[in-house]
This record gives sequence, structure tokens and C-alpha cells, in this order.
Amino acid sequence: MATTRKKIPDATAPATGGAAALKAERLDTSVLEKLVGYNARRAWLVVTALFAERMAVYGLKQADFSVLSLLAHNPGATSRELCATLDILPPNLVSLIAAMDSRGLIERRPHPRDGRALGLHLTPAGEQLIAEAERAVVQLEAEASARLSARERGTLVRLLQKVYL
Amino acid sequence: MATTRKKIPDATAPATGGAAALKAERLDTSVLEKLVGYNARRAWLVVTALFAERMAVYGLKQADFSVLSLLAHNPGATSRELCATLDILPPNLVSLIAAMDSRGLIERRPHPRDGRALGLHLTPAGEQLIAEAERAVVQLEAEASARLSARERGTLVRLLQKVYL
DNA sequence: TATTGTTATACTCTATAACTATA
DNA sequence: TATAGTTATAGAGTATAACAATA
Repeated sequence: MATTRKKIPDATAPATGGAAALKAERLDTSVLEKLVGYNARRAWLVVTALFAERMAVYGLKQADFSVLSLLAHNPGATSRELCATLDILPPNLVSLIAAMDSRGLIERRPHPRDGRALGLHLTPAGEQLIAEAERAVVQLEAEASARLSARERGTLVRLLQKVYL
Repeated sequence: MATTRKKIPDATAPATGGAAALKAERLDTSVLEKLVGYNARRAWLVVTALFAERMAVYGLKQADFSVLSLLAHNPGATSRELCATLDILPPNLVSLIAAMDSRGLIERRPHPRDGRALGLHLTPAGEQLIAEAERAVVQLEAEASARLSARERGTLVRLLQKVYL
């Protein structure tokens, strides 16, 4: 496929039809806007911004939320399992886990069948926090994707999973 | 909507039905897998990995590619316009532009109507590189989303844009 | 010998404050 | 006074190497 190279207006020239409008013209993004990677990142950034804003009250970043949500549904999971599931490198999970332990949200107990491992469990405080946080995230996700119908949102998630699963 | 909390198996217990399989059980991701943000990031990571692998020969990272592609279709665009279009902060674009100037891919010329600004232009070498790079990216994107039909890929891009545009 | 959790560390990416020169 | 480009710098996120304890 040849590179689509129709109309290459010099951004230096005045806007077409405009009376010498020097205002910030929108640039032509014809190539980028067709890319899955570019668009996935842009959409992710929008959700991320709203996430940061809404989850600040809970003191949770995205990685924290993912870990707590995973532990809520997988009590006793190990560090290694969390890393494998979330594609986080073990050294980068350590301080995250330690911080949530300090906050009293999780506990590290000896693993029943592997002396090297530690089973991670939510404390009652952790259970309550993640329950609230999950509701907040569902709400914020709905707002971030408000221009999509419920059906479209489902389609979007399914297609994204076809890319990475 | 109440938090879906059916079946909470202890990850510590043996796999259901399995004969004491201690192997890495897949964790239950029932909450995360419904989120647009989580899935958009996972899909983006897959495309990103392939991008890095394939674009190393051109010495281009994603930000470099975006800038060159934008300049190819918007000759004379300013730093400020690139920042606004790509959501990059001005200080973070400086070294990127300087590096591509050093490589002889772009030129900074005085802006015809604003003495503060600089118009950015691709050199012939830059034009050739981005032409090849764009073809490589189109190819790599097709591979990364190979499990999607052309129609699905179009739908995915359209739905992502509905989230951030 | 391989794996879990960990420390230390480095590199990249992103963000903020402040300066200069033009408008 | 406001804006374009720049410098310096700080913080977050992500990466590798190497170690102790256990399998």
C-alpha cells in the first residue's frame, strides 16, 4: 500500500478560508489516527486521568487497585502470581506490597505448601476499601466511556482483548 | 450495582479437579477484565512491544515516530503545535527535537510570521526515513491486530476515538 | 539446579518551576 | 501581559543483576 500523501498544506500558511487566523490550527493526524496503538494509548490516558482524580481519596494508584482487586477475588495469591497476571516485574511489586501492608490493607502469611512463598490476604480494612474502590472505578469507567453505549463498551473491551489475549 | 463476588476460591487451595496441581494457576481477573482502561493498556503494551522490536532499525521510538509522521503531513508545524496535538509537555519535546535535528532528519527554520517560534521541516533524509517507517508501522500494526478482521480493527479504532475525542 | 522474594540500582517517561526573547 | 522555546530538575514507572532462603 502506497503512503497516503494527499494534500500537504504548509502549516505555515494561513488557514484555508480563514481571515489570516493565526490561532492554533489542528494538525493533520491522518496516519496516527488509524493506528490501534496510538488510539489505545490516547483512550487509556483519558481513563487514567479520571482514575487518578477519583481514586486519590482512597490513596490508590492503578497498580494498587489492580493488586487489591486481584487479592479480593484470589485470597492467598502470591507475589509471583500477581506479577504474572499483571505483567509487573517482581522487584517493582515489592515496595507496592510493603506499602499496603504498612497501611494495614493486606497481610503476608506463610504459604501452606511452599516455604519460599508468602500468601497475600486482604485485612477487613482492605476488604472494605477495595469494595468501595471497585464501585468507584465502575462509576468512573462509565463516565469516561459515556459516549459509548453499553453494547459499544462491551464490543470495545472484547476487541481489545482479542489484541492482547 | 452490587459488587459481583461469586465464587471466591482460596488461591491457596489445590486446583479444582486437578490432582494437587501446584502449577501457576491463572488468577480470577473478573473485575479488571471488564475495564476499558485496563484492557486499553494491555492492548497498547502488546503493540508497543512489537513497535519497539521493529522500529529499532530506524532508531525511532513511538514519540519520535509520531513527531516525524506529523511533520511529514504538516510541514512547518511548530513545537507548540506538536505538543498540543500529541499531549506532550514542551520541555519533554526539546531533547527529542534536538536529537532528530542532530541526526539530520529535521530542520528548524525561523517562523515566517512569529519571531518567537520555529517552523519544523523534514529534510530529504527525514522524508525518506518516515516514509519507510510509516510502511513498517502499518505492517506491524496489522500483525499486532491479526486476530481482528479489517472491519473489527476499524470498529476498535472508532470506539477508542469515541472515548478520547 | 531452579524459584520466591528481595535489595540495589539505572534508565526512561512525565511533570514543574523558572528563564529569554519575542508578541 | 502573554506566549514559544528552553533549561534544570524532580518524580514516577520500568528494567537488570545479584543475593538468601527454600524447593
